[in-house]
Amino acid sequence: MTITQLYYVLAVAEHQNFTKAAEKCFVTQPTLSMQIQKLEDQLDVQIFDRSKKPIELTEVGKKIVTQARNIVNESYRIQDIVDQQKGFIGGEFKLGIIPTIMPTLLPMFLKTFIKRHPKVKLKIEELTTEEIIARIKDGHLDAAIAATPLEDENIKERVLYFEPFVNYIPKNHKLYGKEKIDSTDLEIEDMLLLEDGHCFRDGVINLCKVFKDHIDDKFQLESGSIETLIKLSNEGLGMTLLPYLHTLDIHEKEKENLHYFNDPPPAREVSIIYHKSELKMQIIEALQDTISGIIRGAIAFQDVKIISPLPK
Amino acid sequence: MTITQLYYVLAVAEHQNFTKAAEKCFVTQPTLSMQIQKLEDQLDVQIFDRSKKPIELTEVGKKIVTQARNIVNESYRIQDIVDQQKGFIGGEFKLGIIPTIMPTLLPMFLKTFIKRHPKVKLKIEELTTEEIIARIKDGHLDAAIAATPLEDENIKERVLYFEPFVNYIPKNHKLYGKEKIDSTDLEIEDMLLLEDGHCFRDGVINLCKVFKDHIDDKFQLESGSIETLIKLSNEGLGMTLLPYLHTLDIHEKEKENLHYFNDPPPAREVSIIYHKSELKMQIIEALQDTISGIIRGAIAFQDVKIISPLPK
DNA sequence: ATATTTTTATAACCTAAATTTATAAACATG
DNA sequence: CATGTTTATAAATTTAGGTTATAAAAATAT
Repeated sequence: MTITQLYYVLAVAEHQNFTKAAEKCFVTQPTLSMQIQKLEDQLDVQIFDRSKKPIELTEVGKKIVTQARNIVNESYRIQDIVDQQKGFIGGEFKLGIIPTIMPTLLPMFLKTFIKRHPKVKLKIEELTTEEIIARIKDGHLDAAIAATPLEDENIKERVLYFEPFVNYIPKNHKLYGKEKIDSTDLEIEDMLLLEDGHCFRDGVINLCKVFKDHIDDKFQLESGSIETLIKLSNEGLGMTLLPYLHTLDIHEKEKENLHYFNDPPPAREVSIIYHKSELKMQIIEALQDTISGIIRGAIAFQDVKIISPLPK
Repeated sequence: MTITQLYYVLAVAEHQNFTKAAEKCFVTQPTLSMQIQKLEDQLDVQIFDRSKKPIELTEVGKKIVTQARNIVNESYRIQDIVDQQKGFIGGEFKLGIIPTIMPTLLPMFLKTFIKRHPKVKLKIEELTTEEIIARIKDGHLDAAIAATPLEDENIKERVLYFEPFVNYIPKNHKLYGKEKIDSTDLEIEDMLLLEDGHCFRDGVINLCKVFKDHIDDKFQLESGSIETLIKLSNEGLGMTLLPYLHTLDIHEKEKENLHYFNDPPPAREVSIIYHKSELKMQIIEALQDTISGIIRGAIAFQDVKIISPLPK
């Protein structure tokens, strides 16, 4: 069994056609036929059902393809390791970003980064913290941007910036009259929260110092996006908290509803996180440099009180 | 880059010696020299520092080895998928067993297992829990039988049985007169223990609720086998604890020294443990079935109090 | 149906790569 | 400095991967 054979299997599985797959692999069709037959002989199992047109995978074939993809992808990482050693900044890079950071941060740094490092092919995916941690561990993500600290010994963190929370309080709310808010003013009962699974939700709950168990039944009003939260709040359904960067591009009229915290404001720590193996570290550092440089101009709070993003 | 080349790299990295590594791979030494050189040329990087004696990995080399191990292990899974599909239970299987389980459990299930699954080539090794965990993680063991729970997120456990502790109290001992022993009766000071590194030792220490640090100086009398422990105890050097299965085949005369615990008796949890990747799962399940079936007739305690095998 | 095109398998051949044997060079050790 | 050990190199051999040519099978068009 060779990596090449597995690669051929992937190509045929994808194109469902030996001839087209051969072209994609830059070899002739008999090469694929023979190599795949050889692999099937060695394993003594049919990977493809050639009676079906177009060709289909057998049941075992599907499992083999999944594993073959794994192996082929992992083999690419050997070259990545060498690139890193040589300080070569390029190649594919898979970055995860949590939903409450994505829409505000990405537009700020993406253009600058791809201009500065044109050889890097960024693939960005929006994922929850939980998904991000799993994918960093299994190697499907090279790095991610998330709220920290995560206290996971397999994952390293480099702080990019601290982002204070800002109160968004609609006019009918009892706290609206108060200019500056103290964290002790907050009551979890009339706070709009993101749906379960978002670490920003957990951060807010931690800020209110309520155990997660206690609030579950009291709250059904939950949303997946901060934009929706603002709209629900405008409808008088309660106050909410916004990450600072989100307050920069809300409508003029809605800005009247922003109430800042007393110093030091509660804040979330936003970091670039990656596997402790430090694969593709040169690209991670390039991202860190670009983002930190840009954020330095946008956020200028001195002292903040960091809130944990972890549940409970 | 081929899987074979990566496998050669792993062998040299492990043995720190081309000649020995070549033997383990069943090829000649020049094969390794040339293939590894070729890989180094293609990647344009040194994997090994040949100036050091014995040979060492370079910094990149270490990272490459980690990834190579990944790839080679994942490649084994292809054959595993085929075996599972065919319901084939066979091939080499490396099983580790801790010393305090080996002599009693192995004779009970080995004959039945090899009769039931003649195509499996079992390679059994006696190892401490610590060694077992390391070897399951680096792929040198397929599974092991040990006291659990281990609380290691890379290792999965399936409980085989609960084995109560039984007091072995020589005639001169102050507790000899007591028919049934309570765990609060135990005093670590006159208890004979296995030498350091055995999880059964740690289990007993946990049962006596003493911190490990406190007893180190008080005790030099330590043995590596339970047989020796019994003999030392007969000499009047103190009482000891035996795992239940060990009490089944001691001499008639010595059985008088056995004193059972009050219900529920303290017990160790014995499990078959394996890597979370679940390679060769069909053989693991075959082992589990055989052992559980046999033990069901030998141990019939209802309620037990499980003692942790972990130190401290 | 039959011819034509498309697709996969097989055969013969070629080339490149993996491996072996033999040997040289480098290194450590007594 | 001689000796044993270890790694590298060279030449020869075997094996594996690849190509071209072609046959067989299947799908499509006539």
